[in-house]
Amino acid sequence: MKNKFLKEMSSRGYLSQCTDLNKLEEICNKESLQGYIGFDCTAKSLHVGSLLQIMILKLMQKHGHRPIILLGGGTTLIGDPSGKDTTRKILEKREINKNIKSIKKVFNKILDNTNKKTKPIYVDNAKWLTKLNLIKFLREIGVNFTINKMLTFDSVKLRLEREQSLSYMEFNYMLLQAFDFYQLFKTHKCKLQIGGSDQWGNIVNGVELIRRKLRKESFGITSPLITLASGAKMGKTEKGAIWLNKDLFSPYEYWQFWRNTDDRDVRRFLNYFTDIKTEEIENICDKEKNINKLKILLANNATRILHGKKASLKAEQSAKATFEGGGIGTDLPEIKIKHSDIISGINLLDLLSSSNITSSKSEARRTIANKGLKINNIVISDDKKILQPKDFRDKSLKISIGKKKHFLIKVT
RNA sequence: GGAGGGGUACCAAAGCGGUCAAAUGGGGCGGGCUGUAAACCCGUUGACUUCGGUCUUCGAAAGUUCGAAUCUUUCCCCCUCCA
Repeated sequence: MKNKFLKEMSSRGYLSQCTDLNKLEEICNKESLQGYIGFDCTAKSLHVGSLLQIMILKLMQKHGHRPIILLGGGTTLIGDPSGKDTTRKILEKREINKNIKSIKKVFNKILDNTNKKTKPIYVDNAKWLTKLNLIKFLREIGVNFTINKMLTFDSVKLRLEREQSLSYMEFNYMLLQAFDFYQLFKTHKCKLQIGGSDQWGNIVNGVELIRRKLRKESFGITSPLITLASGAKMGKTEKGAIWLNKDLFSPYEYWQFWRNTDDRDVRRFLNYFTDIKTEEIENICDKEKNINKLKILLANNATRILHGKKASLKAEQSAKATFEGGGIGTDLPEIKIKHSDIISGINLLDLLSSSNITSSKSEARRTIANKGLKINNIVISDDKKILQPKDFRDKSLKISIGKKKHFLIKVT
């Protein structure tokens, strides 16, 4: 492979399938492309499950191509059935617009906005999709698709095989996504669509539609589905999603997430989620025998890319203080309480549940009974404990649940 | 529209008049071992509690009964087959 962009795509493990790799390489060598990735706007933030796609956009910029970020305000109104067992919640446009605004913040942080040539373009497919006229759409676009073929796509097939219903609304999703690509091809000269491997069908449909309607060539690339060594999908854990937005998931928590990577995933993730050169990663991994050092490297880099150098350093120092020193990190999640509340003493159980450290008082009791709760590193066994001013040092106190969750209670 | 099967906790799945806050497995949480890893072992897993209990929960509502996840009726939803 001669093209630098595609070469790095491949060496980092971003490349799963391509509609025509040789042809695409030729074009990449000649011109700088516009390529798009579509993102779902069902939540206020994207989670790490989408991070790989964003890293790909970043890589495009590095090699002189311009990313187009399609925030699917229109398609989110329908809901992509790919990889979903059930119909998802249908959102209202107002809520989606709020989500779009919030999601954009992450792109602004990770991507480069300074280079005019590669500055990202944001588009919202609501702009064209909501204006479509059904009859016109069916005649112009719908004729190009056969049900016979649509039924063979995984997004549809799997649902049907699993005997789960698929509404007609969702069934149309792939046409809309194909239409998006067609639209971007016409308006932005966008020749490339990238997506997760579950998007293959949708992407191919777009390529085909462009060929049929415009007799022009376009390309599709998919990235592999990232799974953890444990077999779980990347992004959502039982505890909740690993959000990219700062207000939902703090830099400290984000750093911790990477720090806790499974041994078996570290090398792969360094390639996926940092901008360290591939050869360098190989080098470091071969030399460094202490895997924990590599995890810290991963955490630092991944956090820096999203939250900046300062935040990443702070998170690292906090982790060091908390885990290695047994002390108190300054960047721990903080819970503030009023001085007046503490003067008369505050019930520990009340504090734990009202601050959402535990989801209920029963859970707090259980944790205490299981020796899981520590205050300033001392195991608490009395679930009726009342916190008093003398328990605080420098107006603060550390509450730990288990070995990894730490909170700073601050008196204000 | 007709016939049948089904809806139980985070998920899967047992229970089919009292001993059911509901077996079992997975997941989660906590502890042990360790390296903030994996594997393994142990505990725990509705809420509130003065730790005696109290309250809410087995698709929804109404009923039978001293007593219902379990029986009856109506309704809602899902699946399979037929039209």
